[in-house]
Amino acid sequence: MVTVRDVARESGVSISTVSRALAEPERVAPETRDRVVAVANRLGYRPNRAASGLRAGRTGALGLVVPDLENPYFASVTKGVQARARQTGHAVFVVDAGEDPALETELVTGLRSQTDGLVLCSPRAAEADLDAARDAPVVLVNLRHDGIPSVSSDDAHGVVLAVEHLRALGHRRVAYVGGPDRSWSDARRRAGLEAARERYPDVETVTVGSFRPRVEGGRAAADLVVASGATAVLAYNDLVALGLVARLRERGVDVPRDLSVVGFDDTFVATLASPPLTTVRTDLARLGARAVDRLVAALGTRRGAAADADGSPDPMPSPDDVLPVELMVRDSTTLAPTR
Amino acid sequence: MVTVRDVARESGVSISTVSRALAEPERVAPETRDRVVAVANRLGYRPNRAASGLRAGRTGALGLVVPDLENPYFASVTKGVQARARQTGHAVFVVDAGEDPALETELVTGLRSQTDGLVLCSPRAAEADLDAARDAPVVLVNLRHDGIPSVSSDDAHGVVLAVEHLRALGHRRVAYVGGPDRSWSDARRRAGLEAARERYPDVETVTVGSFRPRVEGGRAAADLVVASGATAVLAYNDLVALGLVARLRERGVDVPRDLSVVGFDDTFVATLASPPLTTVRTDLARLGARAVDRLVAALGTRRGAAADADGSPDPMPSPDDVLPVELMVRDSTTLAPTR
DNA sequence: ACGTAGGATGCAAACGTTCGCAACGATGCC
DNA sequence: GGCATCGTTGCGAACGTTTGCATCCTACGT
Repeated sequence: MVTVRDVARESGVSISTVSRALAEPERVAPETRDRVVAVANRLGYRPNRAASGLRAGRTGALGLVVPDLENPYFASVTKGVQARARQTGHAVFVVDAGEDPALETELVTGLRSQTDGLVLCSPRAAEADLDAARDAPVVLVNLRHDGIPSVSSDDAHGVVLAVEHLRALGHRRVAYVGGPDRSWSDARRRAGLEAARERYPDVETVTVGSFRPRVEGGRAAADLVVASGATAVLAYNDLVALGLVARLRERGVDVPRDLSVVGFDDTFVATLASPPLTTVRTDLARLGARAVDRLVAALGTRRGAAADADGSPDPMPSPDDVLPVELMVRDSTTLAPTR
Repeated sequence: MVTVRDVARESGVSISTVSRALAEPERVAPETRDRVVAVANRLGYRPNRAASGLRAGRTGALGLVVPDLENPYFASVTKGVQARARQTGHAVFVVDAGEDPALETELVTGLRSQTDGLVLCSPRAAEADLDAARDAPVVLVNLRHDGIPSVSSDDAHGVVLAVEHLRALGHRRVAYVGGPDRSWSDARRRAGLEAARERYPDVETVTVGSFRPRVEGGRAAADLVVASGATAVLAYNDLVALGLVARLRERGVDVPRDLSVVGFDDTFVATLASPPLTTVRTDLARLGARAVDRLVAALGTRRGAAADADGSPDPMPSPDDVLPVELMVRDSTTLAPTR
């Protein structure tokens, strides 16, 4: 292993100068810097992260906790987080909490000691456990909680857009298939439903239970939706929507002729379904990138300047940051059946 | 921050004893150990990874490089890697190389300095670049290369199974839609095709180009497949299969009546397609877990004993480890059209 | 009863880096 | 021309842990 000493000896300077030449180039004479950098490259010097982290008190690592990596939603967010983190010179520990609140808190405490900061995506943990993480730099995604910075999409507005769309198609009775109980996103969607009902009193809404945010959840919900007499249904997310469609098809209920279906998130599965899903879109990679931006900003402006030519981060937003949504109208919604 | 000194002072022993009590419990007297552990818990002591890594020469972190996190295949493998790594006391840096060979090698070199070992999943990098990583502990997934340990699924056999299945259904002309040029998996599938052709000379096979391993790739391939006159098609993976189905449907070609389609990998999208895909299944989480087992084993038996009650790792396999495949027969394949 | 083996613990050095402080030389100003 | 200032560099300590070695004590064997 080639260390800073080797570079120092080889380029005839002290190790302090080497360290500075690489970390704070402006603090060292240009020709010295060039020489040092050249030698460092020639020898293939890679700074030892552990040593630097030990002395400087930062690890250069971020942590990302998601409920389920196999869920395309979180896969996209993870991708965004990871990409932006690389631009800011951080590596990302990714952990999958398996939708398990207990495991989640355990992972968070474990991760805190080996990272500079954490991104908690759609945490399922109890709010009390969240408080425990307060002293560490944390950014929440899809969950707002007290003074902890957060990034989320404007789910409530997404629901309003969806209801608006369905109403324009003549639907007057719309079902909503709810997601995990603990999920803040689900609460936001329900709030949106409430707002829509106020704005469009002629649209009845009916809510069916709380289901796992996966395909099975949608399958389980399908029969309840049919029984509810709704002519359109808004699903917690795209996977649930797909489960709905699959089960409905088995029962001989045609989508969209007999029942219009709206998904949520516009993950890649939305377009490959048949029919392609009408869904509420958010830029998930941007959601993740934004979370990293906020986290890095919170870590102090130390490495902040390192975000050079690459991606220009969005201008820093207010403590609670809400990304816009957009309704993608595809083939799973159509005119309400005339009776 | 509570350090080993605090624990030492509080429990009336030296810091060496604290370190040992936590790391090598058998080397310290039972009552001392219990006392130390109790104090450590009470104070909420968390060992500083950077310091421990610096001194001990290992970081407790593993790296995982995948071409695309949004691809459900890699999402599943990542999940498996992550879960097993946790059991062995490691955290996992996950990086998405975006199907870009150059970025991939760059990431690998960057990751090497901050991890104990790397899992390279379906590397797209040139083999020469792979050689550069040879001195570090590396396990390859879905790529075999010289003496580097690897884990893969028996893709070639999967292809044989698929062809066998199609032949039994009366198909005599089968198309294969190839994946990325650089992909070793693609080469294995082609080898399987060759083997199948030898075993079943009455089945003609025709190969169409090399496509991106995503839905768009399948869409692009669909028309070529139709023109080829094949009555059945084997896709590089499930996403490609779904793209095929979508495009075929648009053209009025019914699946499976007019054309049978077989996917690969049995990712979760296979079941939510309509029709549900017949596909070649591998246990992807196990693939990832296995890769971690091999990597940890290669790191020496240091922490090996820490894999206690939780998951019992598979018995350690030969240098090149091949996982079995299984054909999942669903609704996208049926009897060859009679003409 | 004495010597010794071995278990339990402590001491102190290292790991590779960063950073406060000081030294040095050169430049500019009065 | 001397003194102050500033830019550039080096010295050495510190970060928190692990670990080789020394030390102490207990208990055993002869």
